[in-house]
Amino acid sequence: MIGIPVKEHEWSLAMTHRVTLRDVSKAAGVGMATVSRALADHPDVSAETRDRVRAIALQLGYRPSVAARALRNGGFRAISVIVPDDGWGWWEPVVHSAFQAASSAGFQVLVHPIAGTDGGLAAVVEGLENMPTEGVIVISVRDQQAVREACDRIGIPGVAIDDSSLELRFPTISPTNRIGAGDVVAHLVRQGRRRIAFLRPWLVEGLPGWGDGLFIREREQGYRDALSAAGLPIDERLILDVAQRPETEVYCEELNQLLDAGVVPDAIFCAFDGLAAPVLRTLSSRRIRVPAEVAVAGFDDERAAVLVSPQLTTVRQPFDEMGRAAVALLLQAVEGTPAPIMRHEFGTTLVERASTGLERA
Amino acid sequence: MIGIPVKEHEWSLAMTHRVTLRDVSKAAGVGMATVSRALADHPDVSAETRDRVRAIALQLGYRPSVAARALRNGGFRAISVIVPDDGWGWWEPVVHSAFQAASSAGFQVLVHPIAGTDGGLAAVVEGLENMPTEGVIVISVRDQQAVREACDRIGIPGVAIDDSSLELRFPTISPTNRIGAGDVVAHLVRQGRRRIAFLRPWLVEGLPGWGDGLFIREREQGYRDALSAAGLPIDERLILDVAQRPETEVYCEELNQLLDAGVVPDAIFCAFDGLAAPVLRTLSSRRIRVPAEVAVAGFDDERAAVLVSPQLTTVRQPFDEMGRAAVALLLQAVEGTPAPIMRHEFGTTLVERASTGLERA
DNA sequence: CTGAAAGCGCTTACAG
DNA sequence: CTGAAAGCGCTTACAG
Repeated sequence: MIGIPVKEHEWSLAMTHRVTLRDVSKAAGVGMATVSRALADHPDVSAETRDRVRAIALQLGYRPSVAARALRNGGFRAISVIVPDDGWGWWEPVVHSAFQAASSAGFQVLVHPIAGTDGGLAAVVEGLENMPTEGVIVISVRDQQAVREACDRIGIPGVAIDDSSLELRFPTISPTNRIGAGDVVAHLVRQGRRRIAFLRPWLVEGLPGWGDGLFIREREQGYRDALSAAGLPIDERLILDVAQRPETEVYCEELNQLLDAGVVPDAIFCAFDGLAAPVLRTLSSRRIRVPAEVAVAGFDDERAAVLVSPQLTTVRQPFDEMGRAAVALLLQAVEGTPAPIMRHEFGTTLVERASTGLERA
Repeated sequence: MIGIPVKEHEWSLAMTHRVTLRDVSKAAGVGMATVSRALADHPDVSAETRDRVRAIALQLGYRPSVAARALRNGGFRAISVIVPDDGWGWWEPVVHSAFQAASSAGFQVLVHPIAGTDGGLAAVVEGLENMPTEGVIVISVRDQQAVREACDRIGIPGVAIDDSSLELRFPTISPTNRIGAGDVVAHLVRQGRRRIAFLRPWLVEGLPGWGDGLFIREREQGYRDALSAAGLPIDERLILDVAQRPETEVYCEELNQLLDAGVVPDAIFCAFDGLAAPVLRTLSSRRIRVPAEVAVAGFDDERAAVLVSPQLTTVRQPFDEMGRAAVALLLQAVEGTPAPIMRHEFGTTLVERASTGLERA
């Protein structure tokens, strides 16, 4: 006890000082190794010691350092998912299945919404650098390139779930947009529809929106395919560009204009489900019956499809499969086998609901 | 070069070996400190050295260890948000605002959906122990107690955003359910409605659902308050228990039964927006006009409210405020000042849309 | 059953 | 401008 230099700072037991293994070991009068073992329920510790150590740890408020543990054990085994900033949409079930897949592989999943963050995508991507993550899945992110550069800099692999980008920077998971659109339009044709309109969101150059809009073009192509296959003429007036508006919008102005002009389709295929709600209200406000007079269909099979009235016939993306595939590709890359930068397409399914149907007027 | 013990393992440059600062420093022929500085853009490094070191680091595929850095720098500054397993719902904007708040305080946010995980809540809570997180916000989690115990064990503080639990285990953020419900029912009364039904989800004892169902009781109480205040009788037949069904359900069976029995309300207040879609379809299928004959209102102002036709009059939860408050309370606890376990209620707003309205038949 | 020691990969005073 | 060394808080062979 004599001559010990006063290395003990005054605040040694103040709140600032985090309680460490060493503190517990000192308090318990045993070595750190023993404390570690006692806390980890290691068999090589006497029950008595174990209990005593634990009691002291509890009393001191000991809390292991995740960082130290990770450093010692070599990592966190976690991957990140960056989700879009346009609200929670069609991709939500994808995240679910990605979680399933990742956690069965022993990986934690960190979700990074772009929306809430101050700097948007840039901030998220920067933040990635300081996150204990070994790979990233980007869902429908407008600027794949920014994420690509960040991944390269940080040195982690990435996988994209995206059908809006022409230029691929990652192995990319998509649904079969063209085929799916063809399927649903063929369905309309089978039900006797002949004047089928296509509603596509209007791509404003340079504005945030749907990236290169690939999925819009592909779905339009599927629409054209199906009409041609049925020997139906393509009336360009029935291909309608609708402006991007908040989901709270009540009516579809462009459809109103079309109807005002006396052009009346007998079916409307919306490029995605989200467009259908205002379309249905517009028809309803004009006393046009759905599906009797006009059938309506969408694409995605997300929440909007079942909330609208009548419920929407649509094309279901294979969300589960897509989420699992993304995780598989990513973990493979994490293990050292990077996947080639190419598109992987997954098959869609036609889902028939009341908005199309045989009971015509 | 003579006599150096073969301490270099064969795989020293194989894939298994992670590239560390030391590797870079050796390759560059400088000290580790210099590498660290060069990479961190520290001013005390000559431009030449910096560039050379960086080039080598890049070439070697060096990637800093987040764990080591965190250990050295003392933590990650991240908090966790545990989100419900009933899909992405009303709480989505809450998460957004929590992100805003956390990131301006310099904290990362980890989102842990319960749904995707194999073991459900238990697995998430266990996983927390190995996550670099300093606190947790639980949103509408059925078993607050389980999370509470985990927090205690791990030694991190928690805050709940929840209006379904009677027993509080955390400082808890809620909307003013009773007042909000009173407001919307008073609104219906002002518009001349006299026979106002209340639809509440049916609480099955022991089944997963809405916890203790506090918010349901409170909203019902608000409904009763408003009727009493207006001097209107309470017709218990108009208080309808509806079974929990998937959102894909087309009609509301219980409402159909009520109408079949000849009991016809002139307004329906749904305990939450999600109940309204089948209600509206049920009315529509019976040629009952909304709002002319029956007005419909909900609670939450979530996505469902604007997707249904007609759009729903509802009560908006102050999502932003609630998210910010949760983060503030949590960070305060992280800094060492735990908040008392009590309920904090935040005021709601009436949002009028087309499903109620003056244009009566 | 227990303890001293090495080492995970960084960063930063400290000393040139 | 640069480097050697200490130390962040653990865990686990290794040696009793």
